[in-house]
Amino acid sequence: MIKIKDIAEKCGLSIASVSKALHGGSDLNPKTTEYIRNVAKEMGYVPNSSARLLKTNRSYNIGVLFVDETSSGLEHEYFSSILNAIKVQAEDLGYDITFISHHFRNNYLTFYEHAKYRNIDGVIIASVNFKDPEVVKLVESEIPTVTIDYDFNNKSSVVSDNIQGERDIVEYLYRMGHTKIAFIKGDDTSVTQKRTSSFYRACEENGIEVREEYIKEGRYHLPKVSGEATRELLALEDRPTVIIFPDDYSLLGGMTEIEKHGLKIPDDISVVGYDGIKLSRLIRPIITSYVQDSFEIGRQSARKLIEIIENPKIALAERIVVKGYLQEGQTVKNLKQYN
Amino acid sequence: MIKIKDIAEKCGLSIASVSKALHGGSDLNPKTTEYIRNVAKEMGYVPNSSARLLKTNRSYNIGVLFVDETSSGLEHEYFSSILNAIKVQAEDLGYDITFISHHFRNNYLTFYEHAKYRNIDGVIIASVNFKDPEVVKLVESEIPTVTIDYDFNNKSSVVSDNIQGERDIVEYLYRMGHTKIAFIKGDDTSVTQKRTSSFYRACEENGIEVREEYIKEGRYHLPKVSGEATRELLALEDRPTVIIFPDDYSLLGGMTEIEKHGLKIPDDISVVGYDGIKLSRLIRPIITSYVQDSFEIGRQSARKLIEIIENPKIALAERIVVKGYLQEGQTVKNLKQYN
DNA sequence: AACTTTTTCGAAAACGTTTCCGGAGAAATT
DNA sequence: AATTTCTCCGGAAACGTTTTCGAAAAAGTT
Repeated sequence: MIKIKDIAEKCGLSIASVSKALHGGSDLNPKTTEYIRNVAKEMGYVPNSSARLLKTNRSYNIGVLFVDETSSGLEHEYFSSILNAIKVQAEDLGYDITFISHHFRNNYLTFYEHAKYRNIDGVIIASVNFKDPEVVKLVESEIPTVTIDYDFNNKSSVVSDNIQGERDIVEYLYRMGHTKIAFIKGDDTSVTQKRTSSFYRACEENGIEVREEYIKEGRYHLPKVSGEATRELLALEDRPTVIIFPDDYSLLGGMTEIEKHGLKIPDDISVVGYDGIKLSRLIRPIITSYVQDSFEIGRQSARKLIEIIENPKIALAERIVVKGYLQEGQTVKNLKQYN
Repeated sequence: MIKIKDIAEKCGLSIASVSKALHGGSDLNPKTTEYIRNVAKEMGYVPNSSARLLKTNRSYNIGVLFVDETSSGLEHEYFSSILNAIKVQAEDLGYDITFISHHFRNNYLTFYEHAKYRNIDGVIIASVNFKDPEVVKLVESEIPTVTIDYDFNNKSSVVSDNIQGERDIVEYLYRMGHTKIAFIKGDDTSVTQKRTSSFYRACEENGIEVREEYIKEGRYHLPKVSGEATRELLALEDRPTVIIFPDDYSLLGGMTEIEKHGLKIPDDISVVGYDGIKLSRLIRPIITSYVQDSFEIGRQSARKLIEIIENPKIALAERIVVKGYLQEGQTVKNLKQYN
């Protein structure tokens, strides 16, 4: 690999001058700067990031912490879409992205140590157990962070508007004449807590009675669990007229169960999903779902993180809420038309 | 951040000794080694990868080149699943992964330059235009590479068994009594070429006549395009009894079209997909599809790449074929039962 | 012409490691 | 007891940059 020294020799100039020319060219005769740059390009010079980093402490590399128990977080469309957006936006701003883990060779590294080891400029955290002490330590360290769908005190975050989302769903259902609304929760996370409390509140505001037997504990992305919950709901004396699922994917488990019971969607029972995965529009019936703008979430988190990295003094902790919208499909019956 | 020098001072030893202790401890008294290690741990020492890299030229970082025209490759389940497997396997072997792009700050870098810039140990290439001169240059460089679903001469690759896959589909359909088989191709890539020629060959071997009007040009992951092709097929005088789609996702576009024509799957017409996405089993009808083992593909490519990196002399170029299997669903009618 | 200011460049230190090589002392061999 | 061989440790160079600071040359001022 050719290095600055080689260019310097070829140009008959010093290493210092070459280095300067390759940056702003400050303190150099414009002609010399141009000359050096031409020679450098001609020789196919590529800087060495490690050497540069060693001096500057800026890696132009941002970390992404994307883990869950099953190591399959990336396979969820919501997260892979976020990751893709992060990648696009970060690259656009001149940053590379590296995954943070706790492996390094044989050793175990904490997330913080790993970020330090790789001289990461900042990290985006998503799909992770935010109670994990290691995650907390990372967030509270001097390394800039942006969390997705979770807020830490005085730190920046990008969150999908779960409050509004759940409210939109409830209000939509109410407009469609539903009052017997079942709600299957996701894993016990802050997202779920927000959706749940928003659900209760929206019901209350619209004068909808919330029956405890209509509320089920569930899991994200597990069709079986949703199926199970659905079965229980269908077995009730007084069935709900609609079931809200934690996400589109797990909704399909519920759909299967409903079908097994010989019921038709939406004629016999309505269902609503969450996420708005691409497939939700392609299958029949088209799933009525609250679409999260995962691309925007990823984009904003990368943008915000880089803003913090580049303006550590000025940039203030911000909570960015990304709105979604309700996608009407064919899985919710309009009860009012038949009254 | 604490560094080797700090440890050396605390221990009253030299920098050289500390460095040695932190590695094998060769040439050091075992007791000294242990002492140093304890102090290092106690002080919370984390090595600096750049400094180390500068000396050793080994980054323990592998690049992943994952691009397509639309910058959405990551959102395809097949690729995000591969990426996930790469991540899991690489981390397990002590490597980090970084995406390769051609951005660096304001400059444009070729893929090769970018890999060099980041001192990447090797790169896995997937979902990319393999004819791109930049990709070719990267593969032919001294940097170890493994390509996915594409073969370069004398280079290692991991490929899904498209030949066998398409053959399995055809033979399955033949066993089910189908001889009027339509085939919608994907984008013009080597994968498509393999599947196409395998399709022709399998038909020939089974004495199935291939009608040219049953062969359509299509695209991967574009339900609309598949829908269009499907419409044309349905308009034919003598309709096929089954349509093979380029992938499960685009198959849904065909399904919609079939439904629009008032036809039932599989009673009126059968369909077969490719990929075996998770959703294929969750929706009704369950899609009959050839399942690609994307996790294994990712795992093998990371494993092989690291093998090459760590044994440059010994490791030989290898072509690893990962088998899939046909997942029977509910979208193919058994014509023989009704004869 | 003598001075001051400005422009333009280079020497050298520093970033945190790894590793070669040599040296001092201990142990082993004669 | 003298010599050789080991064991254990440290000095210092090197990896490729960036950046400070000073010096030389050029330009400007009296």
